[in-house]
Order: sequence, then C-alpha cells, then structure tokens
Amino acid sequence: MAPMRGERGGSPARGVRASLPLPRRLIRQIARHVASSGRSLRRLEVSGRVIDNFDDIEGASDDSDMETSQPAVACGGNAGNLPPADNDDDLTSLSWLQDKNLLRGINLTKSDIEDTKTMGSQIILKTESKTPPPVVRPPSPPRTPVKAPPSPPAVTHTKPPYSFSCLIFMAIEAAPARALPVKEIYAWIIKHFPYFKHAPQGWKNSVRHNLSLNKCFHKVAAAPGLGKGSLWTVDPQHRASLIQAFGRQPAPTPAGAAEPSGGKNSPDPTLFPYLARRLAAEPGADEYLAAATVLAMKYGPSVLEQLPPAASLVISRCTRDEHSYSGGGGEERRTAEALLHLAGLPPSPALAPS
DNA sequence: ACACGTCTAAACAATG
DNA sequence: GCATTGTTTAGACGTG
Repeated sequence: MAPMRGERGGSPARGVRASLPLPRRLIRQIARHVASSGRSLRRLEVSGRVIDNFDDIEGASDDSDMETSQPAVACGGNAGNLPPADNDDDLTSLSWLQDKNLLRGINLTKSDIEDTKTMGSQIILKTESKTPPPVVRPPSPPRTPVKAPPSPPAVTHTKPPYSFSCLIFMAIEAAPARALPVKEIYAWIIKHFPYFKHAPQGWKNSVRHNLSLNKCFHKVAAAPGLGKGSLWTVDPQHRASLIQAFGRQPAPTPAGAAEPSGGKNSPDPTLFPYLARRLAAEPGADEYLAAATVLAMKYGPSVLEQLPPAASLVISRCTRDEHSYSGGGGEERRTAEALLHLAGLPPSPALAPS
C-alpha cells in the first residue's frame, strides 16, 4: 500500500480550524445536500477531527480541490510532524475503506488512523435541524480533541472481539475470488487487525485449526503457481451460521425470505448488508457494504440498525465504470453518498449518476 | 450440571 | 533439514 498521502506538502485551507481529512469538494457536496434538505451543516467530524467552518470551505476554489492523485489539503495539527505512515503498520479499518474505494480520495493522517484505533472511525454530520440525523458513534469512548496526541500502542493493538472463524470468513469474503490460501488469510487478518502483527504465534495455529475443523470452510484445489497449500473457501451452506456468528445474534429470517430452497442463503440485508450484497452478487455496492461491515465490526452489529436498509441504498449500480479509480467524480460521489447514508441523510439527487 | 462454541497449545504428517 | 501447511487431540474458558 502506498504511504498515506497528505501528511506534507500543502497548506491548510484558510479558516479551517482543523485539518481536513476530506476533500473540500466532497464537503461542499455534503453541505449543499444538507442545505437542500432545509438544514445547515455546521459541523463535520471524521474520526474525531472537527471541521466546523463551512463558510470558508464554500468560498474555496474548486480547482484547489483534491484530485484523486494529489492531496487536496495538507493536514495540519500534529500530522505535519508525523513520519510518513508505513505500510501495514498503519492499516486499520479506515485504510480498508480506502482500499475498498469508499474513502478513496479522503486523506487520512496518521493521527486519524490512530484515532480510529482507539475510538473507532466516526463520520458525523451535525446540522442545525431540531431533529438531527442519526449519528453513528462508538458506544463509549469520549471525544478526542482535535489536537489529541497519538494513542498509546497498548490501546491500538487490542485483540478484536471476533472469533477466528469470523475473521477467516471476512478475509475470504473480502477476496475477489472468495478463496484465499492460508497465507493470504494471515495477511488479511494482520492487515485489518494489527493486533495480530505482534500477537503470539499461536494465532496462526488457531487459524489453521479453524480452517481444518470448522465445516464452514472448505479446501479447494490449489491454483497453479500457488505453491504449497490450498485455497480455502466458505461453504455456501454454512454462510448463514457464520453470519450469525459474526453478528452474535440469529439472523432474522422473515417468512419466506431466506431459505435454501432456492439455493440462496440471504442474510437480512438490514443487519448484514455487506454479506447480503456479497451473497447476492449485486454489483456496485461493495464500497458502502464494506463500510457497513467495518461499522459493524467497530461498534457491533447493532449499529447497522441505524443505517438505512440496504435495499434503499443508492451507491453505485454500474460496476465497471464506477470501479475505475481514476474516473472523474465517481469516487467522490460514491463517497459522498456513502457518507450521507452513514450520517442518516437521504441520497442527494445532485449526487446521482448522470 | 451440561452442551456448545471458542481459544490455545501441542504433536504429527505431508509438502515444497 | 527446514518452514509451511493441514490434521488431530486435549484442556480451559465463557455462555446459555
């Protein structure tokens, strides 16, 4: 993974008190959308960073905005003093979101990353509406001030509250081919849960133990050139149980909705949008669904109840075009839509694909 | 108390 | 021979 961009080499936008982990153009899109809904956006928080002066942002020039290949805004605060983020050491769920293209274009500073490790990623829109939109927040930790120092490593490398079978499941499901060799499963887990980078070696044994013992996972013929070992996949017939394990609650199965007569195990898309969409192979929703999964992982599955039903989501429907990372505006639109959804706001017609 | 799921550790065989 | 992968067994722990 390329080093995080945005740590150096720019100047903060005038009047913006906090560093901007978001492209200003995106912020303006959100602000305009909120305004169009009769509210006024006064405060935006991403991972604890507060952006509260939208008048200045509104007055900024579009041309100075972030291009997909360049950081739009140099991050201020303590970010400028931080060394460049290295590779896997700094990967967190937010990094994954960037990988998944949801937050692509959003510059995360190292302190952003650190914040997410301790308090979870927060994407919060505050408006002046008397009935503020639902806010996705981690359950307990106190707000981190903008200039909060990096979190202590002891907190950043806590063991994730997910069983190995869940971790393996997510790793495999995250793979394009839904199949991974053991080594790649290790890598995925380490990448997204840095705790395991320095965890005692036994966890790999546990992973293999799980793969072998758990009937949910099946070995398939090794790909040519793979070397030693096989590819591991999730048994479709056991997905439901894995989903239940993931959610720590039984997947609701409305009458006639879910069951295998049609050969499809369809988890409730409201509770498990990522898995639901993945299983349904619906194109184009990976970005939001990845975000939803991350939210569920960070805050627990109950957070998904705060999100709109997956069926109502309008993220992207055109896979090829929208997965082009260099495409003009598609990323930001997706990001904007996803953020709006995460903030409980309806999708903006202005953001809809033309 | 019991069953169950999970985690951890260990031993061992097979393989590259 | 070594490291990795895969299998199996055993014990401990937490939960319902």
